[in-house]
Amino acid sequence: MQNIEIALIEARNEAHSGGARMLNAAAAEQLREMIVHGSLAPGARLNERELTALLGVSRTPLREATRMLASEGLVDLLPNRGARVAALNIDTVRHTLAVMGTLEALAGQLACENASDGAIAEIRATHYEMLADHARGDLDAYFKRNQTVHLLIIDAADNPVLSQLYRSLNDQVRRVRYMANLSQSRWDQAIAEHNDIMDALGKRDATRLKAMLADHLAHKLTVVSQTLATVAHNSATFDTANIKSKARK
Amino acid sequence: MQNIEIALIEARNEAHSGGARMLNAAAAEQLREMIVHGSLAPGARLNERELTALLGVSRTPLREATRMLASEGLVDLLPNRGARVAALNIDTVRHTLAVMGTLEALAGQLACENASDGAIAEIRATHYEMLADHARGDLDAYFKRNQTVHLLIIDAADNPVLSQLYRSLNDQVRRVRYMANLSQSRWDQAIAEHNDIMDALGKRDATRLKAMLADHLAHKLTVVSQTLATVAHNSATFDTANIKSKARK
DNA sequence: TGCTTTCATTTTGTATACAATATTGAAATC
DNA sequence: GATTTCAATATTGTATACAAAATGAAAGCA
Repeated sequence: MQNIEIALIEARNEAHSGGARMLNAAAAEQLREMIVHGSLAPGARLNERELTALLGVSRTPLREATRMLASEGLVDLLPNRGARVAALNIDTVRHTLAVMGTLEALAGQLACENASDGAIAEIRATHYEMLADHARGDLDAYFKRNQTVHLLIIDAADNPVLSQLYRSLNDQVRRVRYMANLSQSRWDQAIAEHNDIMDALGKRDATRLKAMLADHLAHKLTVVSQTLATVAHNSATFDTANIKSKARK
Repeated sequence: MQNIEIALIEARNEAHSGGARMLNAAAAEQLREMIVHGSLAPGARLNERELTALLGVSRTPLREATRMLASEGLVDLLPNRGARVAALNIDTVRHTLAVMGTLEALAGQLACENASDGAIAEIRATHYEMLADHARGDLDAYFKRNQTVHLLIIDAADNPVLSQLYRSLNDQVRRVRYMANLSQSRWDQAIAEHNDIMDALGKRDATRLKAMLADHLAHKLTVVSQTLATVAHNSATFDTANIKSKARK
């Protein structure tokens, strides 16, 4: 009896989530997109008046959104000084990737144990599309497809907690635009690794898959580190670069 | 130069965080405590009027707090129907513990590699205090100290991302009051496992430590599962139990 | 010039007002 | 007696108002 009630609630919730969403959620999504995409740079102030004008909502839902992003780690809150886009220093990224590596390894193991053949087939299909992107030299398409493959592996583990956590961490890392730093040789290597990953997953070889995913992420860390080191060198430290627009004279 | 600025900002932030904190943060902390402690049961509505009266803040910071808790997964938001304490079903707990297990394993490995001797000494000291709690049969003190040991191990890994994530997940699991279900034999077994964990950490034997932590958490899952199964049996499903106070007549 | 000090402006934090939706309960209907 | 209808009430979502704090620029001083 009570279960029916819950079912109704969730059905209605679903219905709503498709159509008219709450303003705070919409604002949070837009801000998240801007932060991940880089149009709001690390350290940038989130001026409420500007953002209300930009997003077309009042301060109340906007503030709710920034608070949510703060809990996600994309934003820092300073007392009486509002919200700033969280800094993006190399240590944080290193720590984040370490955790993501562990989560991917767990996902790989669980996927080997639990994933349906259909799920693995879908991963394989996406993997081939990624190979096509690589063959065409389309770095942008490759990057998106690569993300999809990794997320599909995560989701194949069939653990919602894991999926949500991974996505949250992934947003942090996506803020680093390391694509430009991807040399052709590193790109080729990444493709080779993905072939091995796909092979291990196809054979449901958990041990090998975990090892491959760990290696893959370690290499990713290397590239990202180089990017961050370069950026840091170019503009003082990256995290402080945009705190003030110090264009004095 | 810019670094000094940042240092000042953070110093001021620190200063504030000790004294007068923002109302939304204070409200969030109180709500988090109530949810983890169980005084706000899974499925319970968070009535804004009641909570503003209880916490002594207006709706604005209260709502900001609930939005933060929603991002932490402790609260569900239903469009036009406000916030509810997140359900606590056995699958979610199982998924959460699986992720926590992986994170503990990572922490154990990193701790073996990086932790200072002092940090390990502190863990050992707390471990002994926990043994004392066990010897006295003080289950409540044991539980708290046990938490401390695990958090110290996590922190010994020296990865802030890992620490924060683990704490967030831990809050989810702490909502299950499984202590009552802890038989003496299981308690003794847990102590034995902790002795092994401490030994492996002391010897910085990462491989063994990871295995021990994984086992330890798997056993914990068993106990928690039993608790949730019992509760679920007693009162329909736990997550729907308190949605309405259906004391009609 | 270089450094405080002062004070108007801006920005944030909090409370409240208003509109839209959901909930409740009693009368009406079957 | 059970279900439906519908208006009164309560609750939520959003916008705005107000107070406190931070910011920044001009004035004063060494």
